[in-house]
Amino acid sequence: MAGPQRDTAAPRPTSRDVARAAGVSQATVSLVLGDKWQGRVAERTAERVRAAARELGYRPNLAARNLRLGRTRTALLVVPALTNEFFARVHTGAARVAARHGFGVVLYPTPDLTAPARDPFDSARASLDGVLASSMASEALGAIRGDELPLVMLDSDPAGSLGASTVNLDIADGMRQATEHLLALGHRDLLHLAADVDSWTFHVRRDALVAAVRGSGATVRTAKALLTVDDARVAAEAALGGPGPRPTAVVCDDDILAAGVCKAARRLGLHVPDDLSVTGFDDLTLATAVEPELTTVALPAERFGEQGMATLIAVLDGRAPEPAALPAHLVVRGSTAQSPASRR
Amino acid sequence: MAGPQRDTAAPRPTSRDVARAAGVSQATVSLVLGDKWQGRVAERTAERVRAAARELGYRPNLAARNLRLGRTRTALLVVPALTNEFFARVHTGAARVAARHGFGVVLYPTPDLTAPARDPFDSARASLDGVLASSMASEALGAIRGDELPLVMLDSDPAGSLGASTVNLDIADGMRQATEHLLALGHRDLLHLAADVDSWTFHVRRDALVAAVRGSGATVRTAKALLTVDDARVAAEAALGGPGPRPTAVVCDDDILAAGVCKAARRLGLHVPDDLSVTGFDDLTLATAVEPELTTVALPAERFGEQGMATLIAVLDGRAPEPAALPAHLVVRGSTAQSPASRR
DNA sequence: CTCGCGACGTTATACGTACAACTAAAGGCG
DNA sequence: CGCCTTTAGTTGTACGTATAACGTCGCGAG
Repeated sequence: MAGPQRDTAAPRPTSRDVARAAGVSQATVSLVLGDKWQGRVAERTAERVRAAARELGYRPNLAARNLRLGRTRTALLVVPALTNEFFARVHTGAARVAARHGFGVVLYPTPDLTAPARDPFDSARASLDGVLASSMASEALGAIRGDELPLVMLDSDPAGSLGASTVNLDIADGMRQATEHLLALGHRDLLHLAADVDSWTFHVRRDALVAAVRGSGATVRTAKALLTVDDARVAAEAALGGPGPRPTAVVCDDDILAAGVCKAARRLGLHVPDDLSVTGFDDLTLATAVEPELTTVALPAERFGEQGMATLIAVLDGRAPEPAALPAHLVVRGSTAQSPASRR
Repeated sequence: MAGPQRDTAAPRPTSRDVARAAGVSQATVSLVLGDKWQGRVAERTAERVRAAARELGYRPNLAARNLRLGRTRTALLVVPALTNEFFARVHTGAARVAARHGFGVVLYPTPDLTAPARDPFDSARASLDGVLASSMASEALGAIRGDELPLVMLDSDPAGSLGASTVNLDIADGMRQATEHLLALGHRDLLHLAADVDSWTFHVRRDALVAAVRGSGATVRTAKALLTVDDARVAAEAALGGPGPRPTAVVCDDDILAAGVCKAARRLGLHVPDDLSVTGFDDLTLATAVEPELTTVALPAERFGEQGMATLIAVLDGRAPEPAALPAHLVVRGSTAQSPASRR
């Protein structure tokens, strides 16, 4: 019989409601709550306004604020997939820095390939101030034109992304470290297992690998696999079980590939690391979960995201971003050892 | 001397600009582009408007639209951490369904514990229409009061989340399957390794485990570890290396824990699965990357997210959500085998 | 006394959109 | 011809905020 205590939709209080409760005008509320009241509103009044706002549970309407100010303090993060731990970490770092500056982060692409003509710029039904994009998100990049919004690229060819600032990981140096590690262990027949052979980062890795072996007398072959444990295993079985001299070490562009290679080795009756050395990339959770633990090139993924977002915010604030390249470092674990030949 | 071809900030065209270009009023533009022009605007005119919009590269201002409509078609997803593959998958599913209904998804919490008094409701500087929250995000939940926004809970105690709809995974049944699998293999001394012993899901698993062993004569002990491979290894070494009868099987609440247990076993000189059977939960990438591959309870994480978002959208549209419990199923792989005793 | 000025607010307006309410012209019909 | 209906739009307004521009006191100086 008795109606509900609250109406089904209790309308949120507006700044006008707060004003009424505090006995001031809406403008005063805006001044006080916007921290721009120094010398314009008496302390007593300001406190009354704050109390009223607290009392009513007032929260400013972001849509109205965004409309008024013409900016949203929201950035778009473009990555291939969050299920890839590396990019989840990048997101974590980016979101942390964003929050510290009062920015929000939304993600693109929303993983629905069947949706008709998704617009990256209203990814989360929000207007955007800027874009932070990984060069790995190749399909999504087509939809993003740099002249629309301030853009910062993550790990992109500086020459190819004209106008946009870039933040890079020094994956070339990481690859150099991994390669020299293997060369020092006596390996001379290397296999390079890659996932994204079309990407810019592949060529960076590839070039670094080739440069590092130059003069050592070592040979390098390349194989390709999808970025899954299983496909990497299949590819590695094919490459390692084939005719001709078998590589003694496999350099993988991702820990997931390395895990697949380890499984392939086991199937082929090869022992890692005694018969076959394997290196990965990224130092994912995976790397220490498998046996043996993976020697891998650790990348500061979170700092990568942090630096990227910091750069984007700097751009938005009109400050000149200092270019940055984050260092990679090799973590030597149990999946690499002296080559069979050099051990004798 | 010559100015830049474009001003530094070329103001985005508004619906009024489109109207001027098409020789109509702003209202007409709104009607045409809002697909609500049937019978109100002539096809010729509509086409002219669309052409003008295309020409100018018009995009509606989301902030203005949100303000006008009083809703944003944006939902908040509350999860513990995206670096947890399970929740990354939940996000993927949720975002897919959201996109299909023209909704966006923003994430909370932004991982910055140092930020002062973050407001969950302006997580991404956007107003929100609803909240989809995992019960695992315990700290964040404190900030969320169900009476503020429509709320759908993921995997929560139906009794504890009054008012809010819930979508659940049938983890109890998953646990039952795993336990019966181990019992059928002759195991009678089980160890239950858990991460979140304070959570509701822990108790569900625990109760299901206890119920499944009832009458079998089997015993169950419980150990606790952080959700990392390394901490699980340490905890398992302590539990398996201690005095008294050693468990012959370990039931883990997460694949990450299971991987740690496998490593502990190796250190203790135990062979998995011959000396020790191990089961995991979630069927992560990890599960098939380790040796042996993990027997694990696979959860439909993406469908979980999909169903959760579908339910939230149903609530927002005023439709009665059909309650759902998604099935779990055991995937038997190489980490479980006959107990040593029963093999003799 | 009155002018000016700092302190303390207020009034008015614009942001860009969606839609209710209105208008204007053209056709239909007896 | 007068009146209603349909078609094809337009005018006007509100969403909630931030801020520019404008009062209005009280008080000390000239």
